[in-house]
Amino acid sequence: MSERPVRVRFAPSPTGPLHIGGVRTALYNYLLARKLGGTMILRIEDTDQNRFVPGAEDYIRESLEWVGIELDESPWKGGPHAPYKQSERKPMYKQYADQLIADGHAYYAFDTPEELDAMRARLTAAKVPNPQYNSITRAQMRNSLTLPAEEVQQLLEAGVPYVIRLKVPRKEEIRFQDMIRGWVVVHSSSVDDKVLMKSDGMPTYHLANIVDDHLMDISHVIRGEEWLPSAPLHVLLYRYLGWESTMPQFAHLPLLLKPDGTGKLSKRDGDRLGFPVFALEWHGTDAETGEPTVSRGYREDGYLPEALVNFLAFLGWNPGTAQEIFSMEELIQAFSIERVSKSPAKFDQNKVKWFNEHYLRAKSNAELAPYLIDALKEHGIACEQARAEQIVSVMKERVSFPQDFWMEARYFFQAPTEYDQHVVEKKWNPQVSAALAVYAEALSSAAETTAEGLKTLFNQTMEAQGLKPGQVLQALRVAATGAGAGPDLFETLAILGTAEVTTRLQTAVAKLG
RNA sequence: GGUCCGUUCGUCUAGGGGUUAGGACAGUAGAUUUUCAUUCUACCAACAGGGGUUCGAUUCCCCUACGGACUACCA
Repeated sequence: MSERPVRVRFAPSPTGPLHIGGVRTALYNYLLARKLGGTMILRIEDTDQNRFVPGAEDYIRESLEWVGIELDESPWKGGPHAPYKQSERKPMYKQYADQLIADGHAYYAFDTPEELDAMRARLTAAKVPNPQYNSITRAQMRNSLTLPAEEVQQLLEAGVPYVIRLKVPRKEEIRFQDMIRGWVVVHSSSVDDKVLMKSDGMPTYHLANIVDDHLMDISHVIRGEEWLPSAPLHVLLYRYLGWESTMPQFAHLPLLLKPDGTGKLSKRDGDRLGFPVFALEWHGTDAETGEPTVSRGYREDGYLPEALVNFLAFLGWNPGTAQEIFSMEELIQAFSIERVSKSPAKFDQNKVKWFNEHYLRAKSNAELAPYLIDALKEHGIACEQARAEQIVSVMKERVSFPQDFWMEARYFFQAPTEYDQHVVEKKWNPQVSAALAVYAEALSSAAETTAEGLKTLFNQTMEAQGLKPGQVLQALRVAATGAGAGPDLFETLAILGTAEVTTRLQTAVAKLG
């Protein structure tokens, strides 16, 4: 349709932490921008000062940085269309509202909140199908369409609070093409006379959004499906402002649903369902009690950003091939709006976990070692990189999250204080105990300290005792690690070191008899 | 209530007028691993219902049902 440069924007409100639905919206915008060589813009939509939450802006920034979404223009980075915060753009909006009034597409309304409530109550009582401020009801309200011009002038001059409303036509079909849903047609009679300018002088979302998208030369508006019902209003705004020829293309993304079925994923679901709904941990306050609250984040829960991104990309989109694992670069190559699905997606915890395990195992030991080292540091244990790499190497096939390394591998650093009871009951007996004592003895003077060497020594020792290795192996593991399961036993012993193993075996023999 | 959007295995989805309706996650079973995990193999499992159109519909159309979003001087 047009050759104009691709410019997309992600436009969150700083009303709290950004949840993963928002992250996905940002991601799709980003993928499209990069795919088409366009520009990715972030604009903060903070026209409602009442809902402003301190820290939310930084949180959004940090979230996007963590998942690897780069912004070409933003409040922090600036850009040719600065400022990128609507509160700082406040003076820009009024003129467009005035223009709409001058052109007869908007009007002043002086109704008080009480009057509006009364009107809605009256309409509801009369069983009017859509009780709203519209082409019919505005005739009964106090606005510049019903009041004499002099009175309107007086009211304005007297400083009586007013809003500016869009004058939506009575009978008109409003249609637009959505890149995901095709033609969407809505009759103007179901659209209400939305407030454009609030009585505090701030624009509402609708006006600010259209003005900014136009001024910032946005080519594609990719947002959640919750915006679909107000899209016709936006189309009207573009038309009345005279910007229809450069109206962006719309794409309304399917919603992310709660895993248990009903309703869109919300900020509270994480706590209830036991998985994070935020990219990063969020420290907030409870709206009712004022108590501090903590909401889990993917980052803090041990998810790797590439796993989250891969998972999120596949919630509502797929490449049409069997490939499931995609780096950001590959996503950019493969992405297209046409392949975004229409139907909403339920969040699947198992799948994210699977992605995480995949990406974790794909990492090198050198990359993974710091996770273990850091966790050890928290427990006051020092560990060298080389040793951490050894441990991580035998452990990474069996963990889902980096923090599991510590949980699963602590016996490398702390001698067992108790022994897996089940195994002890089944495998431990005087004969086994005696055999392990002999092995401990042999170990203390062993020349060979590789896993292979320790294994050979073990087999020889057991044979000399008249035992099959299989009869003692489990007991050996429990004696050395306390655990009933773990990675290859002799690898484990080799990492532990013969001296340590000797001590542990002797301790176990003494304790378990 | 009204407007709009949607509906393929439990979940994410592919597909498309004639297919054994494919893949992935989960689940189950088996193999490997002396353990657990990994890995491998197999299995389980879906076109919401009813009408059309058609030689033929899961695919196209309509209706119903169900689900969802929206319905603020919030975004």
